[in-house]
Amino acid sequence: MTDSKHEEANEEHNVHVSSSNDVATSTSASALIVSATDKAGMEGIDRTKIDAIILRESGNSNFMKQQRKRDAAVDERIAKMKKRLDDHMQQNGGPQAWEDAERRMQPEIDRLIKKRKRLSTCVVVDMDAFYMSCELLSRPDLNDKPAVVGGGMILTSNYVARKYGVRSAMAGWIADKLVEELSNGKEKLVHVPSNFDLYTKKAHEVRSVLGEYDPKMRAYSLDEAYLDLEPYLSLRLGRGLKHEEVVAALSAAEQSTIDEEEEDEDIEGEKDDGDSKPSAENKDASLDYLSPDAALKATTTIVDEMRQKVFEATGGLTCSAGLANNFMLSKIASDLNKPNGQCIVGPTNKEILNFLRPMKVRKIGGIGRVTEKTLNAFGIKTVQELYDHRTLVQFIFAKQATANFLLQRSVGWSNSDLNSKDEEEESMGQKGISKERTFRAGRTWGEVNSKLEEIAVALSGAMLRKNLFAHTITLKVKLATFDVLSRAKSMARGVYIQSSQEMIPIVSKILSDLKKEHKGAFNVRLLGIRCSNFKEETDSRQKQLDAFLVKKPESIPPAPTAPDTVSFPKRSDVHDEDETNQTREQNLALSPYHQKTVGTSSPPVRRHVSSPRPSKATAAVSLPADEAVCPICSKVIPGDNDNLNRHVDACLNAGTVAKLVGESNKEVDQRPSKKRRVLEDFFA
DNA sequence: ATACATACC
DNA sequence: TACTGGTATGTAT
Repeated sequence: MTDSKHEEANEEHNVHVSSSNDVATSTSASALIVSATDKAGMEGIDRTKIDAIILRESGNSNFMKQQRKRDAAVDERIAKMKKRLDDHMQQNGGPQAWEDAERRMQPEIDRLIKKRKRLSTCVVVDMDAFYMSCELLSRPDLNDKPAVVGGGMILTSNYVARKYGVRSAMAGWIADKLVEELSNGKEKLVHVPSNFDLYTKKAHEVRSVLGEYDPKMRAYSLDEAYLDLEPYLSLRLGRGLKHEEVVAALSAAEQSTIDEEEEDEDIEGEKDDGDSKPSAENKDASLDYLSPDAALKATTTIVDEMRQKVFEATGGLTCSAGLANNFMLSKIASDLNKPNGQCIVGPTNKEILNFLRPMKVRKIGGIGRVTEKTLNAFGIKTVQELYDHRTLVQFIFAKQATANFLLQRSVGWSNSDLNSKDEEEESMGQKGISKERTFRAGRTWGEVNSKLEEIAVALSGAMLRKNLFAHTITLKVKLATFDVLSRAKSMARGVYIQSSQEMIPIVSKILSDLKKEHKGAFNVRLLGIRCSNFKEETDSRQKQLDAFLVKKPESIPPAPTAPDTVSFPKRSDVHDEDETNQTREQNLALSPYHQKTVGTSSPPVRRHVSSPRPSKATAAVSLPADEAVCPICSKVIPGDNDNLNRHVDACLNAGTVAKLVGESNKEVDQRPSKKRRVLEDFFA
């Protein structure tokens, strides 16, 4: 629910929503409870007991009431969809349209199947119980007590806590109750406050290993990354290079790609013996000779090595991996042998379908609780059924994009190319930025308003750091009832804002209007502000300035937070039953590769991690590593990012320049590619 | 363009 | 005693 997704995202793939059996109409309270099926360690404690406690403790909370309300709304929508479908089929053209749709889909299906990547080189790496595992490195004593990371909301739990049904996304007080009751008061749940600096540091250790295998690796969160091993494989196997040589070659190739983009010139030279100058052309060709079987074996071994290196580089953190010929499949596979395991899905259509067909549709990334429920209501629970009822699906989901997405997934097709994703996302840039804050309901109106201002200042600071100017601002309010309201306001044409001074009057007005128009108590528990519709940046000179202003030289790419679950290094062999699901777990031996590529010019690894690149034609102008220039007052600010941020906030609060910025920004520039920009004037 | 929902980690 | 936060995108109007 709020998020069974948290669990699902982790290795608890046995998690289910208890309502899923009951097609279409469950609104019962139990429908809202998510619980774990018996994983190892659950013996002795009854799952129904866990469910009962959760229900008793939280069943009457405002939160749960809201959940039930939403659940009812979903049921209502499903009912409407059914009716619409019936009506459609009653019409004259109905049945005919059905057949037409069926016929139209077939070529698309064939096309997708033909398009599959030849080898299973797409890898999803997922850290095991990441936050908790990080903590356990320095707190081994917590291994035998029930412990979690997080207070009010649990981010991750250790193995002992999971025995009591404690899992991520659970409210802290419920978790406490579970442990207390189920241990008959003998145990008490330990809460470890989250320490994101630590997790970020560990994540970078992980990424520096993964980046050796694919410099284009994408980090989706602190604990999860996507890689394509094809270039690595073609050098290691096709060219017979050693790991270190491959790493050097990949990194050189990546570097030269970047330099090309940046219109720089030669870089190569002594990176490696002139031999290893790989790059795009030879990588596709060089694996052609490799049989799928041999490739599976080799890839499995290499990913095992890679995970071993992650273990070593992090001082003992384990991860799991999934391998397949696209990322949808790898993602599912990465979950199957958690913790500390991996799973490879063979590249043939037959293997893919055997792997996928029995899966619950919920396993598919992008299908959440609601979509699952909707599909279930139409008799679709597994991927097999999703495929069998593909025509029905076309009719249920009005939006073609959605129906198409489901069709693709039902035949096991998804993106397998990190680069294309790269371009898509990168060319589009960030779409919005927001800050929100939950607090205890029942504040005075004055307090609520000052919260709002705090949020505006924080958001403004973040926008300043990223040099973003927004055309639209949205206020989000969550009431004590958990009802969520939002109101957006767009500026006049060509007007963009960034400073908190500009935001505050707008959102304050929206807030008071909302309060007026809302019937019933207006007891606020959360406020959020979102800014979107950013001003386009098209001028490359401007971009250089932006890079100068915004980029602190080696600032680490910020990664969104992510929770996790279970822990437990049990490098055991695996539940590898069915023939399609080849789980290996093997050669623990190996890895003569311990030390790294010498001077390690591995910065390129980071480039692709998460933050939007300044983009082409922009060489980041460098500053001394521990200085930055305040874009407001132009002073050089020594110290780290925090220091800069503090200064910038102070500057903003001083209000002086903010006013200036605001003024000039209000000038109308009708064309998207207008050069004039405020800050440019400051620095030109 | 706006409101609200869904999904993801 | 009290169920997160940040971002993107879909759906409906």
